[in-house]
Amino acid sequence: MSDQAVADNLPPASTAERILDAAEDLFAERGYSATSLGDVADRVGIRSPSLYNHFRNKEALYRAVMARLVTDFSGPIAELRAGPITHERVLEWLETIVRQHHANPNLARLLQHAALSGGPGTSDLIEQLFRPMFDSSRSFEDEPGPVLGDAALQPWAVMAFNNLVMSYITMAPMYRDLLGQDPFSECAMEQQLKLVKTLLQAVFEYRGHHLLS
Amino acid sequence: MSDQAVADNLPPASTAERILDAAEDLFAERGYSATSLGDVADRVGIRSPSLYNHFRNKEALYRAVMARLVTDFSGPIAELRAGPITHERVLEWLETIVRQHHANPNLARLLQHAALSGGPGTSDLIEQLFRPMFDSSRSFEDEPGPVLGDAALQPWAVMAFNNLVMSYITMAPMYRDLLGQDPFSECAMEQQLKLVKTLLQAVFEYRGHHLLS
DNA sequence: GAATTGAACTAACGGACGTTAGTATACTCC
DNA sequence: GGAGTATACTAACGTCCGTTAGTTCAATTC
Repeated sequence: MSDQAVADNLPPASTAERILDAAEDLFAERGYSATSLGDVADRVGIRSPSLYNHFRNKEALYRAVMARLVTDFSGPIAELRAGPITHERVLEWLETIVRQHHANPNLARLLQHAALSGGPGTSDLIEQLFRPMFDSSRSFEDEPGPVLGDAALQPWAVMAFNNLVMSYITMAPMYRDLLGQDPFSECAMEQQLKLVKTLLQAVFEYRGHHLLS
Repeated sequence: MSDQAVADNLPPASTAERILDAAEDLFAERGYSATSLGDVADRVGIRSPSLYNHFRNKEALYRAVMARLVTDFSGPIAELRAGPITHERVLEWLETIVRQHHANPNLARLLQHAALSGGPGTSDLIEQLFRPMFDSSRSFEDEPGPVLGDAALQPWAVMAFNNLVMSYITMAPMYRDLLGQDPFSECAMEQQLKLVKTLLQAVFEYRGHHLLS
């Protein structure tokens, strides 16, 4: 039983779960092809051939890691889509995903690796996570015109706010070096949350689109 | 002489330059450790040991790629810092870097790999590219108070707009799948440019910071 | 024209990789 | 208590990797 499990009074994690945990961290840090099964096994405390008692091969392990992350992260957008799209509920959604990515940075990292380098199941991953944000062309119920004064810009804006949240995670070393504080500390996260919410608020209130061509 | 050079009436690229070109593309796509010298050599059309006639080893090649990218991309921020910081000049800087990253997506990709996985010289790369945005605490000369109503938020906002520009590049496959168009086409780039400029404009005009805690 | 240099090549090394085969051990079920 | 299953192990394979050594050939220099 792991120390973590003892401290938290959790049931001991199965070997398969411990493999998934280790593999998630390593795939997220290094990407698919740069992660070796030997390193995964080392982290779990077993030999690499023993991994094959739990997963068919490296690709199956990777897909299992992705599947678990997708289920973990599919809640907030489903919840938003279950009700009316209002400024307030979108702000709540934004806050939720900021906190969620902060609590587990691995999805953002793994997805960024996949977007850069590909790997098994990359397009499925993208579809499952982000299609729900686009496939129905719903717009704000409490807003008269299109956001930012241009309806065509709305999908771009959705992507942009997602990228804003995720790139804070994937660029965390930059924040550490340049801002001189731990980007995963509680107060740094509150700063980031304040920033993205303020930005979204600024977009909601923006009516000066005539100033740009 | 390459076909490209003939068509453009350029002098033939030296072998070292062709190696740098190939290595830049591959390091940007796959990251440092997932890129093999064999693949670089294949792309250039030589055998991998021949690379050692031009670069001491893999790490030296990688550092040379980074150095060339840094010099290519250090112009705009230096130009901005050479004059007064005004809304208009920051908007121009934003437009410049959007176009620059669009013209060569490799810096954003390589930097994202470095931020995720590390690699030789990562902290130097970050320092050289981004320190100029922070080391002098200059603020807007045409703005009375702090942007977004909170001076502490300004470095976060600078990082955020950078990430916005770069994550459009590093997340390009997502844009292709979800928005159904080539993210590097001219018109997609104009859309992205319009979005980030509008966002910055919205920030400049935002005065409703009292609405958030 | 001989000597030097630069840049390509082949061959080979030691190590790490994903994967398979075969084996040993401990728990579960009748 | 014996059979069966689950899960760990060691040993080994073929492949790819970065790198070194040594060779060849063409261009440059004296």
